Amino acid sequence: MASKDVDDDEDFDELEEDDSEIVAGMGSLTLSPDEAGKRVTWEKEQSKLKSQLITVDSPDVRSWRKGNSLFFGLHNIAGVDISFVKGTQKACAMMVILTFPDLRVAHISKEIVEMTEPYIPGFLAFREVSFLMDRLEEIKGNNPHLMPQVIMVDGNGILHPRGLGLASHFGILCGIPCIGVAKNLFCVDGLQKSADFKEKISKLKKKGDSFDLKGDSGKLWGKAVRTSDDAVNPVYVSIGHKISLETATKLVIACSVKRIPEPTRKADLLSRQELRPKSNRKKQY
DNA sequence: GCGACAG
DNA sequence: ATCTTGTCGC
Repeated sequence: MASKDVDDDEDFDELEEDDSEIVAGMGSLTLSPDEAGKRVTWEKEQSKLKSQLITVDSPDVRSWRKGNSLFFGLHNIAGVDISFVKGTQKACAMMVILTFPDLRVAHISKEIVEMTEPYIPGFLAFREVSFLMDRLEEIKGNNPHLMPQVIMVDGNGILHPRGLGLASHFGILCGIPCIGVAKNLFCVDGLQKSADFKEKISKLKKKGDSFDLKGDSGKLWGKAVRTSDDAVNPVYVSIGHKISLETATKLVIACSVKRIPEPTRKADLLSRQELRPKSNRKKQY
């Protein structure tokens, strides 16, 4: 390609700087070549794990039932979350154990960590799951009697581009039933925050109201759930692992006081508090 | 081609 | 995720 087509009027762009940060159109935002490479590996990993996914109530979950009570044998729920310090890699990984049904904090397992992997939509688990596993192992080693019967995760389960969000990924790795609870809708399979979608949300009038998140393919990805009479915005519940969408939804509602169900809400509050100077801390509960 | 994108 | 004060309501 020569360059002497002089007289092409204007003096156009010579603007080709070092784009070490390539703008990839691989279905994501700006990715470096390094990150683009990880995706290939990570997608394979998600595919392998997905083959082990269980989307119905496991024997453990079914054993909680007694008579008309769906959660009679449930006494221990965990909530996990990771908070960060603004422009750093420093973060606090948190797993809180709550009693059920009273929802009191029974135990806290936390650790200040350095995040190494980047956040890439669709690959959140590769950034956070190892730190969550560490919290669980810590509890198993030091307080085995507090091991959670089910875990609520801040993020999606199967409501994910490849059907394997953080809640599912974590559930498969640890073997404990997990539920995905996201604050924002991950638009997959045609799901979108359209006017029609907002219309459905406006029809959720009270705590416990919900509607199915069914994609263009007909697949049921999860449910939009109003978790409080006060909170207009719903949360998006999806199967993580070893629990059905119906049971997961009922449990999320049973654990909700504010918009975010208590397990993940406490995990979020406490992990953030941990990253703040002691002097500026207030009682979160 | 353009816009969107859990935490 | 995080950046941030006031403000409306019980």
